Amino acid sequence: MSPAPRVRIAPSPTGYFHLGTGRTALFNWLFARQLGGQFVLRIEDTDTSRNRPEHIEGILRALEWLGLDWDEGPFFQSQRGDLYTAAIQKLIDDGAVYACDCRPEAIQKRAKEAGRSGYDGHCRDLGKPMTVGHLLRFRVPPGESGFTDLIRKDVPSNNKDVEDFGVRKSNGDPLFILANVVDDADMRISHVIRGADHVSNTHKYVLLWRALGYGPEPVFAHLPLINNDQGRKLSKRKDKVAVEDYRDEGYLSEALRNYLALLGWSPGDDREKLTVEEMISEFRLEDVKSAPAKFDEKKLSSVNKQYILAMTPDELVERAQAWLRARWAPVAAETQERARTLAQVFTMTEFIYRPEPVLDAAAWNKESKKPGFAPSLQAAVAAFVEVEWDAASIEEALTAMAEALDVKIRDVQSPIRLAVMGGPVGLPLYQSLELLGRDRTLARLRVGLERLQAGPLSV
RNA sequence: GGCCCCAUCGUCUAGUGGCCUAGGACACUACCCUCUCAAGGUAGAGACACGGGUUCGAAUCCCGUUGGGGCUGCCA
Repeated sequence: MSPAPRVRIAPSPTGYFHLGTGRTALFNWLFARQLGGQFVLRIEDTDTSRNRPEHIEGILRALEWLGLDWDEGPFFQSQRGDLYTAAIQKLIDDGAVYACDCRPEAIQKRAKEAGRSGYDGHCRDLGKPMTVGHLLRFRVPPGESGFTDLIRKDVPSNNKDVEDFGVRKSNGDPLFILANVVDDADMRISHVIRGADHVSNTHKYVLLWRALGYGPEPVFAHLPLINNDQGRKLSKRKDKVAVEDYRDEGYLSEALRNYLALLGWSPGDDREKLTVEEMISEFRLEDVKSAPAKFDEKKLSSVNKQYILAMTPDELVERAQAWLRARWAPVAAETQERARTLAQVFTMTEFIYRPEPVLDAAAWNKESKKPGFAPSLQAAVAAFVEVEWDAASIEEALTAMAEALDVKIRDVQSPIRLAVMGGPVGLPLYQSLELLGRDRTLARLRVGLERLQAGPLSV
């Protein structure tokens, strides 16, 4: 009997927890739980320029919400620099890497002219100094870099199709692939279960693994991608990809988890509503399909409905209450100053937890006739795409907007308030927008602009 | 362009050579139930991308074509 597996989920703190990451985490977790293995959480935050500490909290909460508890970690790559430095030093000592200072444009140009992809090894034998200031590239040896994949059978590869990839940035920081391999070795990861978008990285991974002398490689499993209804990969801009968005809209974590499990996997019969226990005992990596799946929110909502239906009324009250509490607790103090009754507490905060704001038709008709209305909304859309998303920055942006449009700040505020919050009065705008989030705010502003075309509303 | 991958109803899937006149679920249509809406019930429409093989027999195996996707960053 093989030893208990060690698997990991290695998200990077980019600001939200991707649905695909959620599914990857789930499959890793199911695999570990079934076989009594360990599920390790590692935060891949080597990119110091993008690193945002506050985003880490989001990762932990999303994982907890989905009920995926980890056994070790969170580990942070940003705190493990010595390991990477040592590994890079070994590569340098072994002559496995070389320095490169080609410009990206030049690399692309040469690749295009040569009719191939990636880097062409231009600096391979130029003996440039391997000091900080130069990118360090791995000298891909001749041979094969195939690997075992539990889902897409064995993946072959000829090294001539693998470019000399970078392992250390010119600023001295390790690159993803290096840190990834070093950590998997250090954490004794036995199975690398990740998205299919990583297959080409995996060839580089095994090459690096061997060069570092780590012994037997892990087994790989590349999960099919989750695509949007266009069949393209889910995009942050166009699609709702964050796990927390679904949570905030009132999907139950067990329903989302159940639905995600069924994307690429099935228990082999007609059952669709599965308990975690059933998933744990029946899940098989080998049964995961290798074809990508489209994410269908209609189906998700149907699964969600099934879970709601299965509750007792008391349970439903509990769950709905907890959900609501989490939604409006952040504005509780602001609400307190304004609400005269408990009922008002809810009407004042509706804009947060409803999918659409409840529009005050009379106020809308009155305000939207003003000439500054549409320009304000348009300017807000333009400004909000760029701005840092916190109350102070939003205030700053609106002040600048008002100046640019040469109007008072309240004249740009009220169209925005109406479009986003639904009415002319209510909680302070900047905090409300911050809380609502950039995406939902922008969506509502755009809806508002469309609604203008339709003319006055019936009161 | 280069490298790689994928291919069953609109969508998620069952199916691993005969049990398939291809099953389920979502969505859709009709009817029943019903104060509305849900929920539930019944019925319906709806797929093996195409072309060649292999085989007594192919959704299942092989080849090609077509279509789709991923990767192609000093991001991860």
